[in-house]
Amino acid sequence: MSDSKTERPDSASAPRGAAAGESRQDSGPANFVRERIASDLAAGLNDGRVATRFPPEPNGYLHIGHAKSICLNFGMADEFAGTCNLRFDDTNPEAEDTEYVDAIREDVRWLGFDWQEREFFASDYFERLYQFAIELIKAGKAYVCSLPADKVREYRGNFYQPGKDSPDRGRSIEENLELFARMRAGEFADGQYTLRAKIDMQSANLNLRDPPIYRIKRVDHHRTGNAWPIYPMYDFAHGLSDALEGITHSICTLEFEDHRPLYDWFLDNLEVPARPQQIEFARLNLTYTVMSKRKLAQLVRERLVDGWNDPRMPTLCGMRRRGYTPEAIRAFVERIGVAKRDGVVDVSLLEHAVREDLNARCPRLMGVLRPLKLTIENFPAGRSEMIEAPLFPDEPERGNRTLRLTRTVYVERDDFREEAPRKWFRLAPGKEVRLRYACLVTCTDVVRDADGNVVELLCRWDPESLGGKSPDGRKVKGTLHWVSADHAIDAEIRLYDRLFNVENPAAEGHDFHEFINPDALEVITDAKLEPRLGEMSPGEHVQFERLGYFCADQPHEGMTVFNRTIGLRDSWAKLEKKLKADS
RNA sequence: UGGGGCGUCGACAAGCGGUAAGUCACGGGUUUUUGGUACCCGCAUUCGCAGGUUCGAAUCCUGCCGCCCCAGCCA
Repeated sequence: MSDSKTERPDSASAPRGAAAGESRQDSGPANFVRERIASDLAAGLNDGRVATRFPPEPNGYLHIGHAKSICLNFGMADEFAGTCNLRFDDTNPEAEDTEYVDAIREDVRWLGFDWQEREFFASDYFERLYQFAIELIKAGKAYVCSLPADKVREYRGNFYQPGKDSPDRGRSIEENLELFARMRAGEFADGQYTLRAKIDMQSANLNLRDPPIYRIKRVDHHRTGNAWPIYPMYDFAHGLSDALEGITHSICTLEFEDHRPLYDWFLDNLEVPARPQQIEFARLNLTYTVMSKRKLAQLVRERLVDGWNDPRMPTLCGMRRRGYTPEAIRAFVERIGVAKRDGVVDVSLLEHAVREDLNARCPRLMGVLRPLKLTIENFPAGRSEMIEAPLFPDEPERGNRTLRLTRTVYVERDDFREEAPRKWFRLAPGKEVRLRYACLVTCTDVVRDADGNVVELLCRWDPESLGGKSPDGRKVKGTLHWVSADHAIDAEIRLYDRLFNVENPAAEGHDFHEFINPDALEVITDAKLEPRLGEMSPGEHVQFERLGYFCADQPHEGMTVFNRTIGLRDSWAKLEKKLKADS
């Protein structure tokens, strides 16, 4: 436990921000949660302690939306020298499973956060929560209700109609105690009884109309097995778990805003060891994807993707396989900020964050996705020129690898056009281009197959240009990536794109299925890569020059596999589009 | 016909009565053996609308309008 009563975030980070006086760059943009915590601290609340928690329900995998919550909760704890617990909110055994518990742990750790020994489960508190319920009954503030689900709904009323009291509302404390004990003992069938908080059936807030707090569910729990035939509801369990853990700031999403009076009611009416407060912020929405667990689970179940970790998924494990880095995700989350207005963040912000991170860390190598043979006619057949090329062109001191220039190489099919459009400075009949680090070649002829398709380019090189230099200073604007036909390795490349082709696939009045992008995955099985790429291990990041950032995956049928994380910005594509539009 | 929130550039988002930060996107340019990167420039006379208070309002008041959430024995 760190004792940091007087430690302010500013002073804590001051030594790092040497530049401008009071700047607090490293804590991210200002936000109301940080402000609240700071003012609570200033007011001397909670003995200067800050304790948060990240409370996932283990019924699905974590996604980028959770990352926002994780970064916020762990971030606030870090910043204020506090703690952040990992708590599994496992009060509904029907949907939950240890598979998810394990995956969640892995993802949080991967994102870069450490909850140390503070891993908890709401199910750890079942006995204590049960005692809290008894305390409520004894105070005349909870009762066992025999109304079936549909009747409860009916008695609850609606937005415009007040509710009606349950016929069991006046049940004696003794009888409530006995019935509740029998519920716990497993004497009743599912749904036969519920324990309800006795609050106010007239309340304008439906959550306060005697909400059920315990239901009978004779279902095995992934951790407590068959020890409990009754399980507490979220509203009851969550705030009390917070109190038991000494949480000071219970940060959750906007839809719980009108649960807050209920959250407070339990804390006010029970003898609790701490008094946490709930603070709500807007959950993350991203364009061109869906974020609800239900829809993600549906994509998996219906085999529209290859599982929770399919690189097209916005899940953390999917993004990891896609090649996203924790640093990129954290930078992204920092930039989008934290506020209460719900909106949709443009994916381009996320894409920018990955490019930025990958640009700084990736070695540059060459791979050809759609190979087109290029033969240098005036290059001797048996000759193999060794070329030292930098792995990090902007930082040559970080090392080289050797390239082999041979008479026949592969270039990208997209880099050749029989008819060069305006401003095209790649290959075309008669055009001279540079093969990166190798030499200048001029296309002299093309070879076609029986159907007239170009299957090979015939070129002549300028021997003086070895290394790619322009011997006489002549301008050669185009530089292409290439690999030696004699030395290249074969590889499978998976090209990923947005899972949906509209900004908001979850739009009302539509089924998201109609927006699934059929081209979100393209598999190329005949890519040619420079040999060094065959030595990378799964998870390694690399830039294929001029193409994008790729991440090595598990070999497939003995072949090297790379997943494309994100393409490079393509200003030619933009230019061409404009050119076409203009004409 | 109820309750709870929220409305600042195309998208996020600062702003907390003293005269609209930043990021992404977009447009233009410089450098470049990645049409990448980096760098430079431009991009809200206006803060949902209408009144009011004030020397002064995105910030305070009033009234409208719009959007989101709530009627699980889910979380």
